[in-house]
Amino acid sequence: MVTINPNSPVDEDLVKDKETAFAEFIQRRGLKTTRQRNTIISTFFRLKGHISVEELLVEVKKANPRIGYATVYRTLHLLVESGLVEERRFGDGLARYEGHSAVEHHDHMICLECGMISEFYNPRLEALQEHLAEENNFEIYRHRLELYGACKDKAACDTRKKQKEARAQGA
Amino acid sequence: MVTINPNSPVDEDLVKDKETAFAEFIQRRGLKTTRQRNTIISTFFRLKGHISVEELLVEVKKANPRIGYATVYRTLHLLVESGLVEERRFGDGLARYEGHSAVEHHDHMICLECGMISEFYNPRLEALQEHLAEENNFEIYRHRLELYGACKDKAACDTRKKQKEARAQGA
DNA sequence: TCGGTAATGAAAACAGTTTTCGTAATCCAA
DNA sequence: TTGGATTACGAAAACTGTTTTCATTACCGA
Ligand SMILES: [Mn+2]
Ligand SMILES: [Mn+2]
Ligand SMILES: [Zn+2]
Ligand SMILES: [Zn+2]
Repeated sequence: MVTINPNSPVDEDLVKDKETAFAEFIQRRGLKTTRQRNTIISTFFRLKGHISVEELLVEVKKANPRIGYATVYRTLHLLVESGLVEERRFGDGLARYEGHSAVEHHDHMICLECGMISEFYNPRLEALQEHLAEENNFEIYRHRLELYGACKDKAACDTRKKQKEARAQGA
Repeated sequence: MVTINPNSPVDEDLVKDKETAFAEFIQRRGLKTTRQRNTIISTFFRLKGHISVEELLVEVKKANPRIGYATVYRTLHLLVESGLVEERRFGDGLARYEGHSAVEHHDHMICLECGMISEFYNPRLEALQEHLAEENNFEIYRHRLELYGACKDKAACDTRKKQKEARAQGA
């Protein structure tokens, strides 16, 4: 059970690894290295959590205001194709992206009050899914499990909720 | 484990129950009974599976070609609010709706080859989710679990795939 | 450095859905 | 039963998130 802490320091070594891996992917595909792509991925891998295109663009523009959202979309697609990033959709109508998480494959719990997203992984759950697929003569490629609900710790939840509202106001 | 059979006969009594329940919902909310809404819900509850707005509109127009998609959207929202229908999104970008299913709450297996959607329900899986939420001090309101993959029965899968392509061609 | 290829950014297009707005239908009170 | 406030309808416009287009610029191997 892991909740992302947006205030934890960036692991610079991990960021470098990701940047290198992406550069190799670009090479392998015969694509070109560009200033914009470097800015975008470097920005992306320094962010934590489940980042929307909008959120990423705002940060990217701080480094280079001339970068447009078409390039951000295109670069995110490349990141997904490279396997370094996964796309998520939690039902609010917009795509979110996550790179290095605390755990590799994982599922999500989403608080509908404060927006908190916790990640979890449980081998018994995974095994049970496999078992059910087997029973149904079905082969699983991937799955998504999302638990929607609310934090039981109302105080902490409310604090996060207010922080979020303040941030939305400021934007 | 239940796969919807689109050729099974319509349960007329069940359809009537749903129609009555919707009429009561409309009353309760102080809304008006209309020819269009009646046509739409009666058409919807006679269809099987996970129906897109487009699919429903096509059928509705057979009964009354003057009904537009705005009314179909609006009526589907009412059906969802009434609790008689659930909205699903399986990642192909469009909303699908399901009314009376073989099982009440259930999760889905989706074949990426032929589009087949199987429904399943497993109490151990549900209990395990509850247990994990408990551990994380989280209260679940609802969840979604979708297994994406492929049928192991390649012959049956291929037949469905071809039927689907033929239908798409004809439309 | 040249030249072919790939990438960029602004704007237009797109898909699914929601809203608007003028007209028509519903239904309750009189 | 009808008048009239209220709700619903349908066509079209608007909206949202995303993708594509197209003219221009940047990359990079020869
Ligand atoms: Mn995650
Ligand atoms: Mn279903
Ligand atoms: Zn919360
Ligand atoms: Zn299949």
